[in-house]
Amino acid sequence: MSIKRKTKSLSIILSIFENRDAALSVVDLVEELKGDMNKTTVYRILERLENEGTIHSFSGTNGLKWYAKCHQCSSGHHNDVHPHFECKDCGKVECLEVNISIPNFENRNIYTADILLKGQCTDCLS
Amino acid sequence: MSIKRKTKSLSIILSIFENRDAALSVVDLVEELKGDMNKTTVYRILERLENEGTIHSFSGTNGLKWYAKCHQCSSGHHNDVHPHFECKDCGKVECLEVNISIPNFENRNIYTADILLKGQCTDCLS
DNA sequence: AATATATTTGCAACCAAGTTGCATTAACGA
DNA sequence: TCGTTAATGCAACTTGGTTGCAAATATATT
Repeated sequence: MSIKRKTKSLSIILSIFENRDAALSVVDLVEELKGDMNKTTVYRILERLENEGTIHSFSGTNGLKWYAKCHQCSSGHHNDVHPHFECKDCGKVECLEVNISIPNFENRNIYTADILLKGQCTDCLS
Repeated sequence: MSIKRKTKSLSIILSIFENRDAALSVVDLVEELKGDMNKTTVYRILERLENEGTIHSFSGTNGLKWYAKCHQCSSGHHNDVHPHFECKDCGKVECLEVNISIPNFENRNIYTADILLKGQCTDCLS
């Protein structure tokens, strides 16, 4: 385990997640933080926060990496069975606090389930 | 719609999917077909077959693109609600012919659901 | 407060998946 | 067989993400 230091870059990223509820793509985050820190630093801090259980990552459309605040995740074990939702109109991505039930398979063990739902969000429904 | 010609490259790729039931990553396919055709051609033929409803694509770990034979898909409308399974041990990826039920959300419309399950396959369970 | 030491950061170079433009080749109908 | 047009190869490019290493910075110790 790496020792953690409360650096400036870390607090910037932390505060971004604290003030926002929707998920953030790494690409957007790197863009937003251009000027504040290097993209390598962004990637490394996100990785660290994920290991600590503060945020969790998942794949959006085209395999882009997204991160979102953890609500029920603890360090080491992420409670990953909630789906992620991506709005096809505005591009917003968010966690849905719903449990999707995955059936049991006789001849397989399922360890994780990544579920990406796409459609229209509340704002774009009108 | 593009006119379709039965070319050599096309039949090679078609026969690969006919003879195999598991899904194929584009990367593996490009590697396997090195010598037969260019990677650009592979990408283009896969795209075409997907548009025709012969195969369907989805994202695996790290956002890698995979393709699998369609069983219940028709041109234009893919019946996409079956999950894909990736074995964490041998790397095999396959379609599971099971329907995962997605709940309805009051304030959202869900159009598609991409579900990637990871675990151990039959062969790797022992 | 100054110093030592270990972690973070920036930078530049790199890697891999996937895309594009364009000239060449090959299907196929006439 | 020839002409048209789609399919292909190639090389260059784009983009998301990673790596190695030197420079900077946080923290403990004195």
